[in-house]
Amino acid sequence: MKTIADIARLSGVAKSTVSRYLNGGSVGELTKKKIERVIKETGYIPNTFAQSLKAKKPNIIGTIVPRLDSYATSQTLIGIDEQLRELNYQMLISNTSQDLDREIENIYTMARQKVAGIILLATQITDTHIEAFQQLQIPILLVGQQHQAVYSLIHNDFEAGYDIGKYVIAKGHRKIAYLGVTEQDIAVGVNRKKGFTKAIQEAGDCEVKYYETSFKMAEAIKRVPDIIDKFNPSILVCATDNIALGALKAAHLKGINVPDHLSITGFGGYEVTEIIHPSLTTVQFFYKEAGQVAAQSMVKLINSEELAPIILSKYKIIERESVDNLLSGKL
Amino acid sequence: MKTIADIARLSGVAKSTVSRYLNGGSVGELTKKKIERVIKETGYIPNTFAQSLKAKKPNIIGTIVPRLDSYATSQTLIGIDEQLRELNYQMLISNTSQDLDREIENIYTMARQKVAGIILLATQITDTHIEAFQQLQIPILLVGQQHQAVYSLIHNDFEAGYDIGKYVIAKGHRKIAYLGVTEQDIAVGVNRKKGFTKAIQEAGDCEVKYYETSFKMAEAIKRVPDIIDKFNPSILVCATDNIALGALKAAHLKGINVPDHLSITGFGGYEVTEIIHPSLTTVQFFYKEAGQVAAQSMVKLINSEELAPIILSKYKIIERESVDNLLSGKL
DNA sequence: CTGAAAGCGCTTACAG
DNA sequence: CTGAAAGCGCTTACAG
Repeated sequence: MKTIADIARLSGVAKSTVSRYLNGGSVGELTKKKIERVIKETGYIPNTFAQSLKAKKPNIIGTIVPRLDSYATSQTLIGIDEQLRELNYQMLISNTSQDLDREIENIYTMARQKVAGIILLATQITDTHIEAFQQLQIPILLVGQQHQAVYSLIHNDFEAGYDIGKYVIAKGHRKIAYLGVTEQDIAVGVNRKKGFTKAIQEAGDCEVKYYETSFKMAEAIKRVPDIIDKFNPSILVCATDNIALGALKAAHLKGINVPDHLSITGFGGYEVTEIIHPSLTTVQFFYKEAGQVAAQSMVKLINSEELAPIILSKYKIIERESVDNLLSGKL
Repeated sequence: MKTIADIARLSGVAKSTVSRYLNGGSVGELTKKKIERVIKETGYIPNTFAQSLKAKKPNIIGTIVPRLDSYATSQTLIGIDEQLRELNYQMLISNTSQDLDREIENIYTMARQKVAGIILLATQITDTHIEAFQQLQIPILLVGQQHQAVYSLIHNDFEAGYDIGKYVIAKGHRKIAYLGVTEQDIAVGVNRKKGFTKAIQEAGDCEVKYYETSFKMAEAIKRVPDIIDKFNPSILVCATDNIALGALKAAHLKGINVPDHLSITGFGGYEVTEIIHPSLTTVQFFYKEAGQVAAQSMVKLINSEELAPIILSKYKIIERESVDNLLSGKL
């Protein structure tokens, strides 16, 4: 590998001159030509490590994700990437495969790589996280979860849960099964459910049962038949689209018509929910936009600009075919 | 930010001693204790740039992907990531958003960051690519596409196309619409189709029409109705699962029963293809495994070990509900 | 416009 | 076991 010294020697100038050429400083025409030629010939590529060692202004932002194979993650990542590129930052992605220890580890590794800041697509925030954040002293932005100790961008899970609750009630459903996830996940497991519960309580006179399942389709497919047999709700309100998709499959497998005999709703707004038959009524979150906002916010943080400690991302209920209107008076 | 010099000063030893402590060299018990304390107190984190500048043995491997929101990409990435971690390498992901210029640019950027090698989830290989590869002189591995100038890991598109062709024929289909993609994509656009065509030719006496669409579901949804109206095939052989999913949706929209009135097949083995109704008969590729093999191969390349220029990844036809057996004699 | 020199934060022989 | 010194490849005042 060639170094700047080689280029300098080969073109008969000083290293500083080559460096200036590289960084757009003032260099004479002839000198420029010579250096240009040598660089082309040798295929010289500057060593970023050496550059960063001096420059000291890192322009790379780390993003830590719990998994790569999720619509929410991909979309958020795309949003972050797009925006960061526009703001002249580079993104470094690190995957934890849903392993919290690895997550902590990755936070330290990224800090060691001198990222300008870390965007964490969070699932749970533990004390170890907070400790790491405090120790590191670099800008941290949580996406998807919130914590008072650090800046957060969240989807408005509570409101969204509340709205879907109201919606379901408005459609005449009174016997409702809510398929949630672990309460360790504050955003999905707690807030969505809380919002939903509030709507139900306001409505009064409902029979609701809460179930807990995982984020995996397969588990929903297994759980749902039993729920139907034992509780027989008119609707399944699922805390994620994946769960809803699993529920839909389970219903098909049991020969239950959706929405005529059973309604189903999801959360997320995954692309496939529109493609399937029946298409799924769900709460759409704007992951890509959230990613963009996350990127912008992170850059603000880096530049020590003002930023609200909690940023709320929007959502929208998408009415499709999977919910029956019990009040429509049809047969 | 603290440096190794600070730690040395604070613990009253030389920088070299701290460095040795950090890298597991021989250090006296007392010295060790002192340094340990200071590091804990200060929250010192070594600067990787400075480390890399000396060490010279990069352990980070770059992966360039055309898009983040695809099943194939995520799965491959997961496989690469897992395997790399096991082999003590780190993965750096860079997304090009299907922009070839950006792809080239990213190749150079990664080289500048001194990655040990680059895994490229390729779509098209142009002369500019080859030029970059030659210029860079670092190990490159193509995944998904092949090119004689560089090592490649590909899915066996030709064979897979051939097999699905045989399968379709075996089910009695003779009036077939093949929905392919641009021939600029050698793997998907050319090889799958070629394999399929070979099977058809061997069967003889078939009416086949070839159509070209994009990788987007939405476009398939738009194209398919017209194909049905004008050609009315008994089966739609789609070059990707996304196209098949779009076709399925289009059929639903038209009120056409799949598979009774129209059969559909895909390529890919995406998770949703199993969940939807009817579930989709498709060719499953093993993306995650391919990613693992890619990671292993890359490390071999880095260590200058032997490697076959073309590695074939496996596939499997998954029979599900979307294909009707015209020969079964049912009504 | 150009060059010599110092320094970024670390590691690694080499002495002791 | 420990330290002084050189060096990794670059950048950046500072002179000229």
